[in-house]
Amino acid sequence: MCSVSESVDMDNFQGDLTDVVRGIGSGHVSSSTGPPEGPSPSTLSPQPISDVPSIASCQINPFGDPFVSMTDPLFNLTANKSNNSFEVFPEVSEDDHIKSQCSVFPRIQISQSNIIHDASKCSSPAMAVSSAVAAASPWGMITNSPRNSLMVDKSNNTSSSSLIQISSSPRNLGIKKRKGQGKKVVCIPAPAAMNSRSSGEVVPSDLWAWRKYGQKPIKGSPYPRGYYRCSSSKGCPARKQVERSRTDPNMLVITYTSEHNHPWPTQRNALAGSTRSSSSSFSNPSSKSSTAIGTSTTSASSRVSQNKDEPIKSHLASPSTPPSPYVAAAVKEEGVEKRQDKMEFDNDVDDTYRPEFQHQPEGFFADLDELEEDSLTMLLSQGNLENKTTIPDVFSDFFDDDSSRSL
DNA sequence: CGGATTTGACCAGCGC
DNA sequence: GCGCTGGTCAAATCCG
Repeated sequence: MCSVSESVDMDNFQGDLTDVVRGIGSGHVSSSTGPPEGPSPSTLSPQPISDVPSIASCQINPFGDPFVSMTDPLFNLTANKSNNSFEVFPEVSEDDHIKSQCSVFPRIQISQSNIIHDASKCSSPAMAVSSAVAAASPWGMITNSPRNSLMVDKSNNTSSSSLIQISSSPRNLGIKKRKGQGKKVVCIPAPAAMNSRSSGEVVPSDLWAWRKYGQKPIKGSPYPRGYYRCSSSKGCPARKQVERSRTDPNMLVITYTSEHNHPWPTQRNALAGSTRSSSSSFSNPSSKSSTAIGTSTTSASSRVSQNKDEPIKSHLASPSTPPSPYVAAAVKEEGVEKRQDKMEFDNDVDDTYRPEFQHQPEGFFADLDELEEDSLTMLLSQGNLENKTTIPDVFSDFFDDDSSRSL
């Protein structure tokens, strides 16, 4: 997956981020392809590895766990409807990524039918939780932070290492750090450019609205770096940088900087982008817009009226149930511990910060809808739960609350 | 016409 | 202090 020979035509990749973005955001990406990136602002629970239970209880929210949604997707979890499984793409730090280690992480397929079982066999709590989470959550979710989290001791648990890759060294990623800025680096597989565009970039979509404000060639990298800022809310300091890995063009390195200072965009808001992204990307591949980050580029109008607009109806939409298609896999956070408070999602998460799932009528999210109905529903619905799978108690409440609401 | 993207210019941080 | 490089700004341009 990550192994792309150097023979790859760089020209085709250079400055091709938009394509990926649109591809993903517009749903052109196959269901098994990389998912949009998760929202950035979140961070991971500072709890130690051993403190899995707390993580589970706090962050596991198959449909709307702010933690899942808000956290950078360390794992890309996509639905593979054909075999009723989810594919988890562990993300790696750019550091690792740069070392061409992305290929080290295999695409993990989690079968709904056995994941729980596997989880039970995990030797480490972290693994168990990870598996459990993945199993319990349609979107799956495994989180970690440089300091704590689901660190997997490879020496003791080789099997887990294949599932979770955690970067341990917050080395400089080559991205200049500014004072007081915490950064999270996410490495995700970049779907091949679906829509060619001269300067298109490929940016995985997430539920936030981003607006591109710059692009620069990066020394040492054949690929330019795109700069995006959150357009969901005026004055939001959230930013993100998207660039292809210099070592593996199939991988996107997304660096999040700063946090959103506002609630998740409303569905309408997220959809927006709409003006260009949705319409153009869905129906007119040649069109210029990219709506950068995916489906969610927001038009000014939507930004202004996002709270006024009637949310687009979606069974997935729920302030408390933002089913994120992404699964946190591995986030590398540099510096800053300020986010610890937010990391502890469940504990004191500010509801206002809860992501609100934006329904995507088409493409990727549409698939998610289907996915959810096809298999997730089975997995999550109470009725099915009793017959088809076992969900840890820790998830029970969640399902009771959210599954009924969402499904 | 409004909004997003592109892209050259400018600014700031960092290393020498 | 200077130069390099990255990050941001903003005018021009594009698109629906």
